[in-house]
Amino acid sequence: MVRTRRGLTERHQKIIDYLNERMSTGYPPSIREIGEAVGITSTSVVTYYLKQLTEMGLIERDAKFSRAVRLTVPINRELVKVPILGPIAAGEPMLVPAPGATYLGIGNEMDAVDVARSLLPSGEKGTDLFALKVKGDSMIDAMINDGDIVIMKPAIKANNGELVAIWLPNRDETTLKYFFKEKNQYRLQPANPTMNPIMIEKTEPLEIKGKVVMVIRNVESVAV
Amino acid sequence: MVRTRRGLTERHQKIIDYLNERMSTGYPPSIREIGEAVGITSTSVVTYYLKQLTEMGLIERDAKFSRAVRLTVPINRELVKVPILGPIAAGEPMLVPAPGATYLGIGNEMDAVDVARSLLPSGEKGTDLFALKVKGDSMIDAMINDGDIVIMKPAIKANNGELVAIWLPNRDETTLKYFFKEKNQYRLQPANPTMNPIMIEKTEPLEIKGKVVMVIRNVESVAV
DNA sequence: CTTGACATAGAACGAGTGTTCGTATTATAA
DNA sequence: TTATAATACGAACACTCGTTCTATGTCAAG
Repeated sequence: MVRTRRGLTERHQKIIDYLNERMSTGYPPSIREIGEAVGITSTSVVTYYLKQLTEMGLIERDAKFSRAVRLTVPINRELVKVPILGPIAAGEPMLVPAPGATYLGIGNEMDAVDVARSLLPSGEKGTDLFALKVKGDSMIDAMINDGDIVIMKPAIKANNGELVAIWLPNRDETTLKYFFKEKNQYRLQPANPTMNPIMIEKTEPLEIKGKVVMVIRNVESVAV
Repeated sequence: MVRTRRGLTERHQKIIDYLNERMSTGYPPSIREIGEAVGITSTSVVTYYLKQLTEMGLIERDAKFSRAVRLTVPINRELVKVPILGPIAAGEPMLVPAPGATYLGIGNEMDAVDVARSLLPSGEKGTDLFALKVKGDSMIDAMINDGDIVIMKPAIKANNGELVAIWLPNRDETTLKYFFKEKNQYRLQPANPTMNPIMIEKTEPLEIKGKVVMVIRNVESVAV
């Protein structure tokens, strides 16, 4: 009988999950412990599945050594690598990720910023976040400095009160503002409470590109 | 012969270092591997030292299982836990850590913010950093919002151009400003380039409390 | 109905591995 | 000088552990 299905079976997935779970103990399981956890009574069947997982590139083993099994790319519980797509400045259309792009398993070759998961909103997986680096003083009304890193989620719509990145094609301008829908127009409210909002007629083109999740500022001395 | 010395010997330290080093392989070493790495030829001597490290609380072992040795508090290579001492607001003296305090091995009971090491300046160990949470709109001249988290290093002096936290007792005010020494006075320059500096006579009391290293802003919707 | 691929199982084996025991050396305290 | 504790060592042993081998079951394709 030829099984046409490829990929992970339930048994494979249970083994992967158990290896993940065991990371908190500080040492990997033995072949027998994997078998006990997953419901396989024979060490040769465990070895059979580990061989397949190795061939799929999901785990690595050092032959003959005890407990020498590890996930090829351990799930990083504590950090999310958010790709930095490039700069953001007021006078330029802003960069957004390709639709559907995710950045699981980002390598070191892409510019990225590490964000502790504990800083993200509860439930946020972080796989669709992206970052832009602010260039120039044009975002000071958003309380954002030259050099700050803005972390966003892609979006084309916003709810009232959300801080969003907006491209205004008629003004050739990218801006970060709190967004409000009013009767006949949109109100774009600066984060700086001493500054006045921009009112945009609903007939004027306005493209929401992303929602701001977080801003990170590395503070350096200013030149003297 | 009674050795009065307590604490780690060179052999202990080498074992700790080797356990750290082995973390990148994905599975701990065996007793024999530890012996080979550290220059101990007998498995019973390795066990002798592991017993002492266990008694000192530096490692944990699960008896009888292979490779069941782990550091009690693994060095976290990726994250620094920075304690949040409390709020910072303009009208209040600011909180600073007790002199000499470090926060190695912070537990979960203290409020803290996780910062990726890759975001810190090169060479920064992070053990003396502390964080304060901004309360109110009084820091907007520093481009810092209500709710932002300001991460600092304790300091009582500053170089020109550094962003520092300053307590002005005569004005009953904490402020965050770029600091410059001038001929007869100090210039405290807001981060917002459209705002004017404060000039402080050198006869007026001015206390530098810390240097700002980083600012983190979690962006939430504003109330509607 | 037969065949072959896939999956499952247990037993045996040898190597890996941790513990225990007996012995030796060194150095300090009594 | 002697006694004791700390440190060091190797051998032996028992257990853990991974691999290999053989056997069996299931099921789709031919």
